[in-house]
Amino acid sequence: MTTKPNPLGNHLSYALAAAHKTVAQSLTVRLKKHGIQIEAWRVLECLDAGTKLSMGELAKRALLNPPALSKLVDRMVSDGLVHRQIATVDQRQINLLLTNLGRKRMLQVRQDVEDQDRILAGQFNNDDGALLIQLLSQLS
Amino acid sequence: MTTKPNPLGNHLSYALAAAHKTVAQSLTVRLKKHGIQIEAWRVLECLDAGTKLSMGELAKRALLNPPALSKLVDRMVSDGLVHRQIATVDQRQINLLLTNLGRKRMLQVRQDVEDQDRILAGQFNNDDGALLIQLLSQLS
DNA sequence: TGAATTTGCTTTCCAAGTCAACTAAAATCA
DNA sequence: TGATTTTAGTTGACTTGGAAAGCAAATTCA
Repeated sequence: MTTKPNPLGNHLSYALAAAHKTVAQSLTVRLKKHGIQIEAWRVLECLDAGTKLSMGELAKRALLNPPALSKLVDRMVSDGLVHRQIATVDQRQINLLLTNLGRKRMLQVRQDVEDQDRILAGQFNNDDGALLIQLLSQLS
Repeated sequence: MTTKPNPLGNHLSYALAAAHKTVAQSLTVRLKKHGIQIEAWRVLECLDAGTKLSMGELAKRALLNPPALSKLVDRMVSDGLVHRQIATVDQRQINLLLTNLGRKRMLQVRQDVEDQDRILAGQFNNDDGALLIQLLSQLS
C-alpha cells in the first residue's frame, strides 16, 4: 500500500506502466525458481494451446518482436524446452514445438502463475478483476 | 481492433503486458519527434511537480531502478535537460533540477502526451477510462 | 521462364536494463 | 570518540531488446 500522490498518476500510460511493473516484478520472482523468464512462459503457453505455431504468429501472441523472439527461442532450445522444425509447406517458416521437458516445465510454471492470478484477483472487490482485464483488452 | 483469441488473455499479467506494450509503443512514436524516451518524460514531469527531488525518490516516482535512473540522468545531463546538485543536508544525496531547456521540452512533450491520453480515453465508454486508471492504481 | 518483389526469420550492432560490487557520507553505539 | 553499520548513489560486467540490414524461399508478373 505505497502512497503515490504524484500527478503522473492520472495519465493512463503511467498507471499502466506502474501496474505492469508491479505485477511483472512479482511474477518474475515466482518464475525465478523455475529458472524461467516471463516471456519464455508466454511462449510455452502459446505452444501448448496452438499446435504448430510459426515464429511470426508466435511473436504476436507472446508480445515479442521477431528478433527478440528469435533470440529467446535460441536460449529455450539450448535449455531443451522447445525445438525448431522447418515447415513443409513453406521452407522459410519455422514451426516451434514443445519438448517433453518444455511441456513439463510449462505445467509446473502454470501453477505458480495461477496462484499469482488468484492473489491479484483477490485485491479487487467482486469481479473488478475481470472488469479490469476486459478494459485492458480494449486497448490492445 | 486486432483479434486475440488466445487463452493467455485471461491472465491479468498478460492483459497488462499487452495493453502496456500497445500504449507504450504508440507513445514512443509520439515522443520520438521530441528526441525523448518515455522514461525521460516521466523524469521531467516528476521534476516539474516536486521541487528538489533526490535520486531515490525520483526513481520510485519515475518507475526506475536506481542504476537505470542514474544512467538515464547521465544522458539527460548531456542533453542539457537536467542538472545534478549535491544536497546540503546530506552530502550523499543528489537533487536533480530541470534546466530551462528541460522545462521547455517538458511542456512541449506534455502536449503530445495529453493528446494521446485523450485518444485513449476516447476508446472507452463513458468514464471507463477513469475507472481503468482507478483499478490499475489498486495494483501498484 | 526468369527477373523483380515480397515474405519469414535471423543476424548484427548498438542502446538500455539488471545484479552485484563499490565509494563515500551519515548514523549508530560501545 | 572511533569502530561498525546503514544509506545514497554510481559503476562495471553481463544480458536483453530494438532497428535495420541480410539471407533465402516464395510469389508476382512481364
